[in-house]
Amino acid sequence: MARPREFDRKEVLKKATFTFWDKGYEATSMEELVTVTGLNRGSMYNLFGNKEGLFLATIDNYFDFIHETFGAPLRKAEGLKSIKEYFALVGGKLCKYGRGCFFTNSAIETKSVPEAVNERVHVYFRTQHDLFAKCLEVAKQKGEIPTDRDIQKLSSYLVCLTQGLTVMSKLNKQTKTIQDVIDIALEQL
Amino acid sequence: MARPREFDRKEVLKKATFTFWDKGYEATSMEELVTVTGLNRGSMYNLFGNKEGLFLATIDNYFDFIHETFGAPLRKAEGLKSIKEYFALVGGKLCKYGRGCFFTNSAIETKSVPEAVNERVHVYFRTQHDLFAKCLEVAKQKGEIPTDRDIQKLSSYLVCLTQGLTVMSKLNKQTKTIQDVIDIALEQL
DNA sequence: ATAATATTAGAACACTTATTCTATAACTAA
DNA sequence: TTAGTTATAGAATAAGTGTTCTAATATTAT
Repeated sequence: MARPREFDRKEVLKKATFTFWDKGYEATSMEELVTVTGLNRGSMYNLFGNKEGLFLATIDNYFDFIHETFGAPLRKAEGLKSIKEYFALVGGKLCKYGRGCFFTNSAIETKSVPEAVNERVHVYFRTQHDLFAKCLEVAKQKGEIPTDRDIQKLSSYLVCLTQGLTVMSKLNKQTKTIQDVIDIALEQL
Repeated sequence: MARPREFDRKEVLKKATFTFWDKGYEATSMEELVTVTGLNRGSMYNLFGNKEGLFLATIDNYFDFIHETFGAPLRKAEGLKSIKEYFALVGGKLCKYGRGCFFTNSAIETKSVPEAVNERVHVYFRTQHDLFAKCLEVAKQKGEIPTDRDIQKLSSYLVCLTQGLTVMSKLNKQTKTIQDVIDIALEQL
């Protein structure tokens, strides 16, 4: 029938994700994406429709990555242990990549980014909030935190902490600072 | 001698600042800046040289604004009271404007922004860190916090908190959430 | 081999970008 | 008034943008 593809969609998406993650939506040109992926312009538009479609695909791709990598400890929901595990993971990876969080970056770029992206960003942070809440609920049952603590507020606090860390990781490449902040912030629980 | 200007430089800068603050460097066009300031294109380039120069001017303008508005309580350095006052101010204004922090936004856009901006962003956050440290030092002397607490780490924690709050304010317009997070975060001191 | 389909390389298009230029109008010190 | 200066309006430029199109090439089921 037809000539088979010479490229791997996942590989292309991965390269595009890193580029958008690094430079943002507006500052990344299709020209650069064509160069960095090594993919033909035509195939690009065939696969993803347009720049918006490609960006959405990379956001989804990043979501899957986050879900697997960082979501895992939180979904286990074993109380404070899970939360500490989560931040240990985040702290390590944030400094390693030095790109911050793709969702946080897109939240800041909210005015330029396609509307569908804003929706996904909201969903992501609500999901994160709920995962924290579930862990804290378990922690309460286990007696790891006092019963009178407000779980909704604490979850918002942890979301805020995560976002602050991602910004810091773009500013200050020192792993130690990030670790220090995490240590102090988690004393609060 | 010469024909006098029909515009007020400060007024022009203010309008440009809000535009860049809102949409970022890359996503704001000179066309839009000409429209929004009502200033002539030629006068624009006469005053600021080019887009980079104009952006730098708005960053400096914003720094002055921050220095006056938010720096005031911290420079008083009256211990925990100053820090609480600072976050009360920040919490209030962040939600009111809904644009986050111009420095944080530019930190995220670091790859597109002129290099001089990145330097200013670093200076700003280092300054903020030092102001926190000074307040905490006083707090220690006053016996408001234990003498064995690490002031450098606590300052980084407060910087992280500020950055987290600015991101949250772009995502979640509810003033209450911001206040809740501040309350919990400051219990830590 | 052939027909049918996909991928490719890159030219072409319409629009936007930052920036510069030109001509005109407005102002003021002398 | 006049000379000198500056602001203004907007045309002009050159490069970059996202996107589409065209032709040629590669592949495979029949």
